[in-house]
Amino acid sequence: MTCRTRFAPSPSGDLHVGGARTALFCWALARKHDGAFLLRIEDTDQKRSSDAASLGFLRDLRWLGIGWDEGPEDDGFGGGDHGPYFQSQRLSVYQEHLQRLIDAGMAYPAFETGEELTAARNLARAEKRPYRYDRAALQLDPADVQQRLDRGDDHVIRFRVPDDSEVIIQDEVLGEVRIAPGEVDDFVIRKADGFPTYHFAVVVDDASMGVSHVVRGQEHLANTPRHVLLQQALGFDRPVYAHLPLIQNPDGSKMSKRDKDKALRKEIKDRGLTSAKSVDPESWEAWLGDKTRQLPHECAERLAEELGIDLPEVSVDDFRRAGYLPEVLINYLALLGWSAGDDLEKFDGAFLCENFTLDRIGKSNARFDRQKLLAFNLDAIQDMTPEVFLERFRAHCEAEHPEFIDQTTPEQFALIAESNRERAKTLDDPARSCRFFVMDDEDITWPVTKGTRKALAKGEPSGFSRLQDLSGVLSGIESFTASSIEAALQAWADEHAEGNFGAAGMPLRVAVTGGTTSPPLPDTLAILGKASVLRRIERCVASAPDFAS
RNA sequence: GGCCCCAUCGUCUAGUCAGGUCCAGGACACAAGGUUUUCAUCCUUGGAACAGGGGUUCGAAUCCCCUUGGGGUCACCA
Repeated sequence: MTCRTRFAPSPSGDLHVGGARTALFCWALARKHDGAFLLRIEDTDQKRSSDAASLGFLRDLRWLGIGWDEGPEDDGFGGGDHGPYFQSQRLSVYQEHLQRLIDAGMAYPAFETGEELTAARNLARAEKRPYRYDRAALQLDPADVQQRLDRGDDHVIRFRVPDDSEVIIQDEVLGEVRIAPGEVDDFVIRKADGFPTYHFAVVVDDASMGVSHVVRGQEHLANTPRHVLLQQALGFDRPVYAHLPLIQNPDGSKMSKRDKDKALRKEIKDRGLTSAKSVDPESWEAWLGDKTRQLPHECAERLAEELGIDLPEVSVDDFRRAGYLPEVLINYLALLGWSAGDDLEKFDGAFLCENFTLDRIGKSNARFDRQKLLAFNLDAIQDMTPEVFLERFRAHCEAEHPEFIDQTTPEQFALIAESNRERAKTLDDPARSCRFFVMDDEDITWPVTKGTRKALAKGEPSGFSRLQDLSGVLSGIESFTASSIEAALQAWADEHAEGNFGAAGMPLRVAVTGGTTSPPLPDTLAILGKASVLRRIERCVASAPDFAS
């Protein structure tokens, strides 16, 4: 049997890390068995479909290095003869199979409205009994039903679940799962708008696309009996099932896009804020007044920037923009639920394709640990050659921080990269911590903090007074390179500060950066260039009165 | 609440299926010390777990049962 797996996201947004891991495992399993990995877009919810969003995760998958053999065509991936791969374009396929079910008496129309069903559900809940559809539509007079259908009344089609059918699932991860007869009620398979429901579409498509292995999150386990029953009714082969443990937040809660919203709400509450520049008052009220509401993407990001907080990354694109490496992300994701054994935890996609097996997937949920991901990212960066790091940092800046390209010469840019290579945990770190490199000399400011005060104002002689001295030393350097700067400063320190480099280093660092952290000082000064350094020192010294009090 | 799933250090896990080699190994995190002109890195050392209770067995982290805890799911969303 050839192995055919599929990843079937709904196009409701970008690729979530949980989805990414599912795609990764599907991909690896197919590769391992020289099979095919297909991508199918589950866009049967007319309210949620959008083309732009579906392209988003194609890009994310490509970025992760997860290529698909069949599916939407994009950048050389996709195609295949089991299409179309958008469910919204497969309505006739569903209709054909649906008709078979109706003809066989295994599906029937039902006319209850959504409101009526919700009321019945609420009643059941209030009476503390489980809700199941009562099959009222089966009691209707056939002539009456026909009349309503002819009249064009809104109706859904329900699947008539066979009575007394225990479902036994042989799950590759969980083992045997049994669901007692009567647990599954007559669920809807075609909506009033004529679109199939997820359950129906997924079963028909998996069968007609020849999917042999269904690998998906455990949140789908409860759906599986429905799918199995439908397969039996339609005469389809049952695919192999493997339900993956879930990925959770560090606190054990479900990892979701809403986490960003929650982070913002918490910050606002903690600080007792009543307004923000990046959100207009009307939206602000509406948003905070309704916990089920979420701030639009862009707006949320602007607010986070205004508050100076980082939003938790939950989608693949968040991690890309935060400067994580795709090969590290897939490595870390693979570890959430799968293990190679033998204490091996660093590996790449090729290794996964060689060694991935379902029997090494764990059963219990895993919490997403950003610190470990960050540590892996650091390790990967430290393993890069200077050339590779430069290229990848450049590509990251081109996409996310063009000012680092625009405001520097290629030589300066290369030096910035190199001076950060061994300390960067992400490709974004240098751009965050070294903004002073691309700021105008006239825009540097010196906030009075414990650190800056210590470096500039405290002690005898103070940093400010030493800066006057050092400015002279630096201006006398002919070739303004890191090594000659270091030599000059060390010589100065030997003469004036008992060889203590820091006596020169910290005041200079604060003077040229406005803060207390930077790459090694000689590098920092060399990158800035003599003119900038002297100008910044001059302006810094002029700010001395701010530190007087 | 019904149904279903799960349970080894704080976290991810190896070991569980084929009980003994495990007074439980690795990684991240944490703590202490060291290197370093800042930050970060780096080096050394350390603490840290088989959820609880019953069985089965010469022997259980490994098999069975119960309890407790966690999670998922109960839509004309997927």
